[in-house]
Amino acid sequence: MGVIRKTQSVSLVLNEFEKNSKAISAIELVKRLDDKINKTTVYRLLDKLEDDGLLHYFLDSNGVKWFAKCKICSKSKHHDVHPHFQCTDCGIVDCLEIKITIPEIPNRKVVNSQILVLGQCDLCLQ
Amino acid sequence: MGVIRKTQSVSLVLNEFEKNSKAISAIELVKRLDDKINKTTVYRLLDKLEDDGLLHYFLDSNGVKWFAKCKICSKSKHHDVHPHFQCTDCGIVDCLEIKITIPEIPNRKVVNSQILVLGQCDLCLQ
DNA sequence: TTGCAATCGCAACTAAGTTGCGTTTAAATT
DNA sequence: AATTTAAACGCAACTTAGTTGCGATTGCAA
Repeated sequence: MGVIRKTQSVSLVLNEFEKNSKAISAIELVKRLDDKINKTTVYRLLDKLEDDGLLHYFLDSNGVKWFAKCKICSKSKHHDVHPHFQCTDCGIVDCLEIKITIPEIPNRKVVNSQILVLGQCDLCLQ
Repeated sequence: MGVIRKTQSVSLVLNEFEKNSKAISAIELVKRLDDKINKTTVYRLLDKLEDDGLLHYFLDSNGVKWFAKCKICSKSKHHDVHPHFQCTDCGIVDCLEIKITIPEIPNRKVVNSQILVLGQCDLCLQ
């Protein structure tokens, strides 16, 4: 798969992610674009953009799917397997530019890890 | 809330977790007990047992809810905030008895973290 | 400008989990 | 042991995120 045509829907979706660097949940995006794009299309586009390496996704503590812009992903593979942060007060979600190393585990081969850090963001701390 | 009565349903659910030390997804548990307990009851019991500190739960990479026995949880608080492991080959999920430290993050207060490690389990490595 | 595969919208569907409510039951009380 | 009653239960209907099938539309290359 992958995005082939530069349709209006693609622009609308990508535009939402250009506004700022925060992540957006699929649910929220569907709502925001409700009067412009059908929800089926939104979900399909998110899948494609993720496939193309323009977006990456992850789940928050409620199992809700969030998407964010990729910074160093290629078309073939997501390179930026980084932790994500969710503010327990205001709910914003974004990417953490830190590396957390998973130690070796006896008798298992660690391939990947998904880390969600919960706490308070800079705005909510003030 | 909390488990008050020792009903047959409670025994049946807890019995599933006694069989071995692996985690069980809510979906799987509902299926296993389908002919004995109504799914509504299973979900309600899982909530209560979690509330009581007998079980804890977490989400896997698909957002599916898994439950496992607590080892050092009290009624008031889950103490064992540990990482969990899911085998990408056979799908088993269990608790990791290791501690992964989250570094300080500038301008944020880290309260909690949820870590899912993906890879191959001992059986699938052979 | 024409052809057509990619894209889209719509309606219907799937599946995990929840809610409301009337019935059953554990277990304390008499 | 019988009575009582709130906790626990089963059932049906509902909610909601996400998916599927399919016919209509559209980007874009020839």
